Amino acid sequence: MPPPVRVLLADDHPIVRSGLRHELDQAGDLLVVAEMSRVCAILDRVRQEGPDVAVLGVEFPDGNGIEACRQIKASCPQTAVLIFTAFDQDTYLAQAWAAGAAGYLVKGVDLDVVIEAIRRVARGEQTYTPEQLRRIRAWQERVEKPLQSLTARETEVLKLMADALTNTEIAERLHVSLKTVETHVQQVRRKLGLESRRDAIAWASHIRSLQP
Amino acid sequence: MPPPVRVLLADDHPIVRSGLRHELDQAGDLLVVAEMSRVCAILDRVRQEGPDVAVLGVEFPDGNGIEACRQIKASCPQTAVLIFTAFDQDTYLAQAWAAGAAGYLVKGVDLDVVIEAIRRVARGEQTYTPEQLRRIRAWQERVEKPLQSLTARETEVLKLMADALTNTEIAERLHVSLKTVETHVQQVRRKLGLESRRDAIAWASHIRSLQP
DNA sequence: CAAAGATTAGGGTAAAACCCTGATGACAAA
DNA sequence: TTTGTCATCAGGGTTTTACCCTAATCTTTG
Repeated sequence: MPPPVRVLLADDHPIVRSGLRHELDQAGDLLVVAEMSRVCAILDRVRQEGPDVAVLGVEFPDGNGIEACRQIKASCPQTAVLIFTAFDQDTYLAQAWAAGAAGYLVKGVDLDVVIEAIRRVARGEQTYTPEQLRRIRAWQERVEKPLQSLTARETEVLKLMADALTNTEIAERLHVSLKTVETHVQQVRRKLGLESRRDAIAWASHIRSLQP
Repeated sequence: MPPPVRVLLADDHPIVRSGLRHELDQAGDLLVVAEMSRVCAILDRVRQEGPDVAVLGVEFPDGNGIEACRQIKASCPQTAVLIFTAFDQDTYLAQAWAAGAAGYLVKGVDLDVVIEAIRRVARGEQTYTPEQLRRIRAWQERVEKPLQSLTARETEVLKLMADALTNTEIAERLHVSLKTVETHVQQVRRKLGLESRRDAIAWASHIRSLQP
C-alpha cells in the first residue's frame, strides 16, 4: 500500500472543512494533516507539515487564498495547491493559474471530482479543463494585456473612475488640473478600446485585480 | 427517546450537503430525510416529506432559496425554514425574515451553532440574534420604506439608472421624452433623499431586490 | 365631482464629458 | 551629446448630460 497523500485544508466555512475532512477520510488514500479557517496560518503550517496538497479557498476574512498559493509556490514548491472555491470567475481562475495553482475547482462540482483532483495534483498533474485553459487565455488577451498597457497614472485614474468619481473630483484627489485628468481618461479609453467613460467603468468594475 | 427531528437539506454545493449530512448524523437526534441541489425540487419534497426543518441556501443556479422559503411557509407552514448561506448581507437577511424564515445562519459560524439552531427552530423558536433583528429593522427603515414610496414608473427608471443608462437612453427604452425621464429621476432622488444621480445609482446597486 | 397623485413634457442653466493640440521632463538608443 | 519616445501635464472649444423650475393630462378615490 502506497503512503497516503498528505493534505492541508483551508476554508473559512467550518461546514466545508467538515465535508472535506469526512470525504477525504472515506477515500482511504488521503490524509488530512492540517486544517485552518484563516489564510494567515496557511504558510506556517505548510512549512511545518510539508503536505503533498494544499486545498485552499479564495476569499477569507483575513486575506486571499490565491495570494497564499503564490507564497506557497515560492517557499514550498513541492506542495501542490488546489483552489476550491464558490467563485466561478475568470479573474480568480486566471490569477490562480498565474500563482502556480495546479487546479481550480468550483464548489458546485461532485465530490468524486474533488477527490480525484487531489490525487492527480498529488501526482504532479494539473486539473485545469480545456475550457478553463481557454478562459484563462481569453482573460489574458482581453484583460491582462490591455491592463498592462496602461501607465501607472492611467491605472490610478481608472480606479478612481471605477469609484464613480467625476474628472473634477479625480483632479482634486490627484492635485492636478481637470484637463490633465481628461487626457488620462481619454488615453485609458483609447488603450482599452472603449467608446465611453461608462464602458471604462464597467470594464474596471469586474476586474478584481484593480480593487485593492 | 423523542422522535428525531426530520430535516431537509438544500444547497447547490455537494461539499456543504456532505458536511451537513455527516454533522446531523453525528448529532443523533437529527435525521436527514431529503437532500437536493436545486430549488425547483424543494417545494415538492417538502410536501412529500413534511420535514420539521428545511435548511436552505440562498443563491442556487436555478433560483433563490428565500423565494422557496416563502412558498414553503405558504403551503406547509408547519415546516420551519432555516436559511444557511455564505452571504452575510442585509438584503438577504431582511428578505429571509420577511419570507418567514425562522433563522438566518451565515456559513462562517461553528457547526455546533448550526446543530443547535436546527433543534431550536424545530421547537418553533426563532434564532435571529438581537444584532440581526437590529439590522433587519434598520434595513426596513433605510431601504424598504423609501423603496415603497416610489411609484412603479420611478422604480423602473431607478433600475435603468442602476444599469448605467443615461436619461436619453432611458427615454428611448421607455418610449417617453427625455424631459419625462428627468422628472422621474428628480422624484426618485427627492424621495430617497439623495443629492445626485450618482448617489441614486450607488443606493440602487446594493439593493438586490431591485436586480431582477 | 373634487382632490390627490401618477405620468407626461418643456424651458433654461450648470456641469460634465469629450474632441483636438501642445508644452515639459525623463530616459534610452543612436 | 543628441534625438526619439513616452509619461505627465494642461488649455481651447464643442457636445452631451444632468439638474432646476413650472405645468398639462390622466387615473383613482373619497
